[in-house]
Amino acid sequence: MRAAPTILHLDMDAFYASVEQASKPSLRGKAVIVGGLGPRGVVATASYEARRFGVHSAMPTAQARRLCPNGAYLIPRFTLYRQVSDVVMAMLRELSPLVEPLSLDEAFVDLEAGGVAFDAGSARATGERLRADIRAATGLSGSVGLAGSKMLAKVASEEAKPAGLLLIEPGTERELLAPMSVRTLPGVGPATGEHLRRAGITTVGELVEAGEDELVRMVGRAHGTGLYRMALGLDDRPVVAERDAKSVSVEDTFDVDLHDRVRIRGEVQRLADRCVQRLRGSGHSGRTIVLKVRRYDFSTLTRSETLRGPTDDAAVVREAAARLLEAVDTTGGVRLLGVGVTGLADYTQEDLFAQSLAAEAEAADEGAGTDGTGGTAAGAEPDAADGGAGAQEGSEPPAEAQGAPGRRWVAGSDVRHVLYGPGWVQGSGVGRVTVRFEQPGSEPGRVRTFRVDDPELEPSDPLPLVGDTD
DNA sequence: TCTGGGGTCCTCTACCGG
DNA sequence: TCTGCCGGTAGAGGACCC
Repeated sequence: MRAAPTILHLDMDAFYASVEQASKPSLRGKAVIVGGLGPRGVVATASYEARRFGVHSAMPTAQARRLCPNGAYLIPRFTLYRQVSDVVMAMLRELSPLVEPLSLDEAFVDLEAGGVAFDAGSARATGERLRADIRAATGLSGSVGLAGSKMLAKVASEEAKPAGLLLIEPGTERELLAPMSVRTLPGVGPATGEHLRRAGITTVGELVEAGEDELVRMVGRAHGTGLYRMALGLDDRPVVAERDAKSVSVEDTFDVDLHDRVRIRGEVQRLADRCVQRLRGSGHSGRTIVLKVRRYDFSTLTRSETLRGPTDDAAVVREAAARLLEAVDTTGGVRLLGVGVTGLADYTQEDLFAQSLAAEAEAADEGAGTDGTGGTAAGAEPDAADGGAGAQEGSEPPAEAQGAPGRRWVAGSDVRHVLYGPGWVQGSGVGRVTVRFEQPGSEPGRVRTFRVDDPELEPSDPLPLVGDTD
């Protein structure tokens, strides 16, 4: 019944910050904080140097600046991170067809399914080789956990951090887990942790002592039984390669609370459009429209409406979102708005079109056409000047916006100068832009300042972190 | 000077129909 | 005919994860 330790969990160390350090040699060994830089931004990743100052992810960026005023603060560049992630994930897929990515920087691999490891010895060797290969291909370090289950493999990689490998031998799980904090277990966050603490339970060992019935009584059936099994080191969840998306959503936190109802309506329309764009991009349509409103006091409410059938029509989603908004009191102001679609179906536009044709043919008098796109509501949004809290995928400033007339040079972005070559924007203001000229693999470069409209300075794509390996 | 964005899963409640 | 029970579905909210 003791499973061989052939589930591998890879966790890249301080991924976003490490990528930035790799692509900007002058930041190596320095405190680097990647996240939203607006007044309401939060830290996505802090380098280990920054963590020494107490900075950690999910912390408000403003607080991080107080703790670490001399750190380098950068907005995330998801396109670059995804490129690096693709390289890493491809290496994992060489080990096994069963790879379950959890995010850009984390994944489970079933080594046994890949036939590369059936015992502790070969699993460890595979893990060590993987770490070395990742470093060679990307210049980055990752931590590897090996165990007989997903939960334990994840615990192992966490223990191995940074830049290590830990294998949990079968039979040692309970002993290893017992002294650990309950927060180590997946599914135990701040709320459950506090709940358990009030009951005098702070370690995994105490969780086992409490017993299943007691845990079920405290945190509910599903959670309680799951928690008890995890505490015993039991976890038979398989590594799942492909997961179907269940919802698509977009949301924006505003630098300043919105009060004007007309403006709020406009933002909801804009979000609905963005949501539909994403929905279509993923080849889905959806049936339930969800509006999310976070008020000035951080209280959050959602309102949803289920349609008769799935849609990917922007006008339909806009109308549903607008109807939902009408039922929400926004006096006092809103800090966040979101629009989402759930109840996804794999319908493409063509399918829907075919469906509606069929429906029309069947019931000629029913009509019910939703094809009127009705023009764009609230006028065209300028959109670009969103220097705000958005630290998320898709909120990257488009490269061409930086090179446009009256150009904005976003700190951290890549540029190229006709004379000095590749570099990155260290800062800009009062008509000047400061560029550090260096690239992955180079020595730390020197800084030069230009006029923002210097014709010899151009935005550019990120360079590979490691020179051509061919 | 509070607290992002994109998700998943679970629970509770209300309602409907058999 | 009334009532209770049960299952299914929606809607809302909370907790958690990266």
